[in-house]
Amino acid sequence: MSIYDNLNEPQREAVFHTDGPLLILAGAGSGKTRVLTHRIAYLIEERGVSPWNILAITFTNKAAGEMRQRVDNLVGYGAESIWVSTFHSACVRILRRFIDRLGYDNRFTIYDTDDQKTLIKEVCRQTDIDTKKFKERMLLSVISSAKNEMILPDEFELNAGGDFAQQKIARAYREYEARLKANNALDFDDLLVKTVQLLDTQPDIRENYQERFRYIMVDEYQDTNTVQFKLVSLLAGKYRNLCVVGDDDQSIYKFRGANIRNILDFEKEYPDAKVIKLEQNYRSTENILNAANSVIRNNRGRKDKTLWTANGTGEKICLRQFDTAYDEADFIASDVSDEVREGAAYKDHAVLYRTNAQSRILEEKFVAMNIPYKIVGGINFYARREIKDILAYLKTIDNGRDDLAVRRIINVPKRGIGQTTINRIQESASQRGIGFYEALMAPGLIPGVGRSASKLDSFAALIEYFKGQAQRESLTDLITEIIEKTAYIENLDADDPEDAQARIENIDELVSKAAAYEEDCADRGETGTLGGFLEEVALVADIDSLDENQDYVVLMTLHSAKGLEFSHVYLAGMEDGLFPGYMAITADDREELEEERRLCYVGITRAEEKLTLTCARRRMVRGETQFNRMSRFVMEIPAEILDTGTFRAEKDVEPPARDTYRNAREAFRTRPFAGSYPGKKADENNAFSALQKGSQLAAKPEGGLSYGVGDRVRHVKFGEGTVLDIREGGRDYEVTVEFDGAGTRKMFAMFAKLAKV
DNA sequence: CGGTCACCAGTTTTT
DNA sequence: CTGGTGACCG
Repeated sequence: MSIYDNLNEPQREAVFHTDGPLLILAGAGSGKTRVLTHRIAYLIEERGVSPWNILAITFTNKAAGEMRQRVDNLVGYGAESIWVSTFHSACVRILRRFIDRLGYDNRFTIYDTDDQKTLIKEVCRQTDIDTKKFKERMLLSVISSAKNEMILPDEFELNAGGDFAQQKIARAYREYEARLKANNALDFDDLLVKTVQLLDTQPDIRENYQERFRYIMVDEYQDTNTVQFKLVSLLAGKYRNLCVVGDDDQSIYKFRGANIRNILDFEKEYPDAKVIKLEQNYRSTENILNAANSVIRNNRGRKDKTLWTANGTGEKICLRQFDTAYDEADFIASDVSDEVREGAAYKDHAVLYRTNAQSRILEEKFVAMNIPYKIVGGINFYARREIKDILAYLKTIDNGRDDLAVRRIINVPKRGIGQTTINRIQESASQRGIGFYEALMAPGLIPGVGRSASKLDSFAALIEYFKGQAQRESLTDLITEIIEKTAYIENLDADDPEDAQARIENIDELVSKAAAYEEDCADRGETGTLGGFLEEVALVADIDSLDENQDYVVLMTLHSAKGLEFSHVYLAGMEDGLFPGYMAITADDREELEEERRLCYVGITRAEEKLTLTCARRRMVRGETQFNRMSRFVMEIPAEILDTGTFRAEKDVEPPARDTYRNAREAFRTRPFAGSYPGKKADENNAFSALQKGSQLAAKPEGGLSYGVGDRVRHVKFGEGTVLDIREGGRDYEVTVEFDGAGTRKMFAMFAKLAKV
């Protein structure tokens, strides 16, 4: 009996097809990681491939760590020399060795989103760009897209032509790049771009890596962008042993430049590619899978595949609507609590939502009910102010050329060095073409700093002292010493005693992370370096901190949930306007809605045994109340696999003014979307106006229905039918309809959207 | 130079 | 409701 025996047929085929391009279309939960790890094992043990020649690329460190773990378990020996890493860390590794060929210092620092923002702000100030007209956010996103498409400033400017706005952006882009280089820094996109440039322009380096990585595997291929595609093509260019795994239905990072064409056109790019579909799902129950399939079916232009499972039918999908997000959170927390009382573990539960902002109310409830939870995402740990401060010290010590870091800490804690002084140093530095820190070392040469000179001297002396210490003591000791010598914690306390406690805890955690890093290095027989630590820290995502061994409920966005699975998943905030988001609904680009739908598909398929969908009728967004109808994605799930429970009767009656408002809004909202369903017929607008007229004539109380018992109605999915019964259930009406083609169904009027014929 | 007050703008999603 | 920014005063 071999380790390959418990793979199914297509899985085995994928494992054994080792040479030449291979595309594995792996539906959700179809065991793709299993295939990848077994494939690696097979390459090493059966095909005699050296582990050294294998590269496996994932998107997150967590995925990389898991894959490495599983490979270790399968392959007895030599697994540690396989490169299993994320795109970004693989690139950093290459760049640390060779980026000097592109005129950078190999000790470059990596800028995170925060740093990018600071930098672009500076650029705007200097190049007289009105940040009212060109938002920093927008500039950065344009620059990022350009980089993702490998468009450098020169080409960008060329493309701009006579367009004034584009020219302005081109100028910002150019200046931004210049500043990065001057600071010896790279942003996230640069890590990819520079690596591609390096491989593109330096034949010997390209050759070197092509020889090394004879077998390449890429996970989550549907989320690769153009640079990543280019990188992979370059690396695989010689041996063409490229195996990509992905699911076009789970492509959810278009906003970040992911190009779904990479996976859809793989066969065009590699005409000799073998294509294998993995369609058996091992994760979810039949009901969950059916829900997922019937949602994703509404998308066009996807690779045809149908997931099936040998698992049982399972429970129905639970659907609950609440008055407010508060009630929704209350329900979820109590439900988790109930299940845990019945023997489930907290960690079997995950709550997924569209936007990070939704986590707050949930968190409050979880705290109130004493349920252990972990929120993934939101503000990255390393983006917190106190952490960034300490890191800025470390960066300054490590690479004096990172102006941003120096400026961040020059007056933190307060040293009486103000904005004017900082500006004067900057000016003088720019004029002389030297770095900020370099200029600051000799304050005497800077005109106008006079009184501050001594303060600058002592700051420089402090940094220089730390630089010396960095050579002598361990990383953890260095950090501790920085905190002590700068009296950082004392100042924190003085500034705002409110948050001080939490911030101190964060700093403690940073120290333990540094200790863990050093220990890690020691295990591998290396000495942890300051640079190495900074690098690791720059490339972690919040999701990486998720720990399966801890018993807590996980709260996160749908995006973060990709690749994970839980026995019970709650999808919160299933409301039109929230999910799918307002932007996607109003956009005239069909693609945007389809991306949201894929996101929904990802969410549903995270569930193994039970799926609960919740939504609220009204919700506070930015201080004002929004009234949302149930998400259109919920409507796409067949009614017979939904358990809608009994909607609770109203405890508190809403003021009538609100109701009127809601009705008006809903009427308004219905109209633009009425025509957006596939298979719309020409006379549907007439049916719609009949509904409008009907509701006026019928003039029923409580928002009224436009049809009564015995009327003929039309349903978007089930077609025409006759109303058999209408019963009042809570706030909504339960309507029984005998459909001509789809049998008799009970449904809630509110989301059945029946129109009188 | 630094602190305080008032106003304004903003929200997907993240390596 | 937040966080960030800008103006004014001590």
